[in-house]
Amino acid sequence: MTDDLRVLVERLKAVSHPLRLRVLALLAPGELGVCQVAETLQVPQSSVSEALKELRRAGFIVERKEGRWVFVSVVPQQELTPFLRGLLTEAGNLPKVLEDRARAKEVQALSLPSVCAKVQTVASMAPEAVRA
Amino acid sequence: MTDDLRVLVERLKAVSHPLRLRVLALLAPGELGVCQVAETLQVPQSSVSEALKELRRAGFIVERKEGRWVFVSVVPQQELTPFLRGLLTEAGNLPKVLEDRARAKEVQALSLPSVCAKVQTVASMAPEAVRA
DNA sequence: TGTATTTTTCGATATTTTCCGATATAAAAT
DNA sequence: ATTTTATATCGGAAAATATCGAAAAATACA
Repeated sequence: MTDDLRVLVERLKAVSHPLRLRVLALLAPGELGVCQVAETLQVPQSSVSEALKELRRAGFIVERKEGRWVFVSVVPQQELTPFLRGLLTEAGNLPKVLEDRARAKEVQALSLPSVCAKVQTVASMAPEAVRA
Repeated sequence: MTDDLRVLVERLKAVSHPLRLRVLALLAPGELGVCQVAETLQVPQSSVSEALKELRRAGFIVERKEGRWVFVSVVPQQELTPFLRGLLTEAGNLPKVLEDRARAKEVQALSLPSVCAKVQTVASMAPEAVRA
């Protein structure tokens, strides 16, 4: 019968997490590559990967592969559920999210290969910038 | 700086929980007494009380005292944030939530004192109906 | 093929959360 | 005042989740 409730709870859990919410909100304006996300948020790349896995499981984002890169983005407009639409509206006003988006713009100005290369190493030098 | 993000995450966590989400959705159509909620959902009264505490902390519900009873309800319309509004819309379609609401109607047909008295004892006899 | 590069999965530990009986508090009724 | 009744809080064991380095897997290109 009904574990629709459980499904909804799982989707809520997916965003009840500082990094995952940041990532989701970061993607709302448009797709980004995985390593661009890691560089923008200054978190270990593996953490971004796990966050993306959850967001994908919850049906909030989709991915597109291009060469050796993976680009992720929020699901298309018409697939936004009421709750997700509201959440993105609300998150889009948070100062931290706006900061993140500004930083993403700077990162996007760089060449993708250079950003990805940087991410490999930088993680080990940014030990506490991790938490939200 | 900004831990608006953390605040939003806390609010999401508050509803990322089967019982708390059920309680919130149950209250959407209108206020109920605490023991009516416990009886409707067939969970220990202490669990309902803790669920309500979290929902209050998150700013989703308000309480009203009348005599020895406490009635709880969702915050007024105009205070609904986009995310909460969307969530209630979405939850309001779930079969389990509709079931719960139907059961609440039956419970409301009984006298409040009798329901409250029942709740005191019934909890210990419903060991596994608790989850979701 | 082999090698370099990007992303995902795994493992181990630390932290947080859940759950509910027992008990405390508060407010009415006697 | 004492008792009853409704709700809140506490305790603490069990379960779930977070974290991130290390290793694996996947992909392009030489």
